[in-house]
Amino acid sequence: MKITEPKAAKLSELFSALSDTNRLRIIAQLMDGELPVRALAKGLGMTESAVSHQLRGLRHMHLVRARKSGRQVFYTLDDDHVSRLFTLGLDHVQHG
Amino acid sequence: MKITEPKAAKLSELFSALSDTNRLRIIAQLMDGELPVRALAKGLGMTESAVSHQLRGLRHMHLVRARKSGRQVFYTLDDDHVSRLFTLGLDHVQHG
DNA sequence: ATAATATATGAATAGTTGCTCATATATTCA
DNA sequence: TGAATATATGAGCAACTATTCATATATTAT
Repeated sequence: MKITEPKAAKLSELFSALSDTNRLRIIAQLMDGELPVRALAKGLGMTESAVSHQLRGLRHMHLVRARKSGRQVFYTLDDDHVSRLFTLGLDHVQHG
Repeated sequence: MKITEPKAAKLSELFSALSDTNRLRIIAQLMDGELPVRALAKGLGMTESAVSHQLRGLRHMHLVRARKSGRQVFYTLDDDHVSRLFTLGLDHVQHG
């Protein structure tokens, strides 16, 4: 298969976004529905700052989407590609 | 969704393996069939050493498989999860 | 046996990443 | 308005990554 340089670059950015334990745990939490930063941070034992930094990257890669409500920002998975990639990856590591 | 720490760790290793442009280009090449290190290196404009280093990581994550024949080592994709992850990822970055 | 070829590996280094800490912005409440 | 709450962001630093270069191992050819 042939892949152009810019596509390979985009693709590597996507997988990079999924290449960190904490980001994956954020995504796992969001699979059950939207959550604000604070709840994510609490659920993961991370600081809100660290979570916010990570969400920025995930947002930038269109893996999560933000919805502001009052002073909270609720995050959800952006589209179903995300959970499909997640579960397909999980398949691989489980029946490895 | 709940994910255990060790599973998140394994999953992040998998996606890390896919998070580099050159590794993705190696995988793309191998989608058409097996190739020895030298051919991969030539096709990608990388040194054989760099390719060999990368293949080591891909092998370790069970993304590629090696078959030795004479003094060459032919590499193939290990299983179909690999190309499925690759194409699912491409879907995401294309209709982004 | 010696040379040539194909691949692998270790050390060193330059570049990248993810965290913390301090601070900024935005919204609600008193 | 001023204090409190929720999130975002920039700088700085420690840890990790991918390459290069030198060298090692393995196989084939002369």
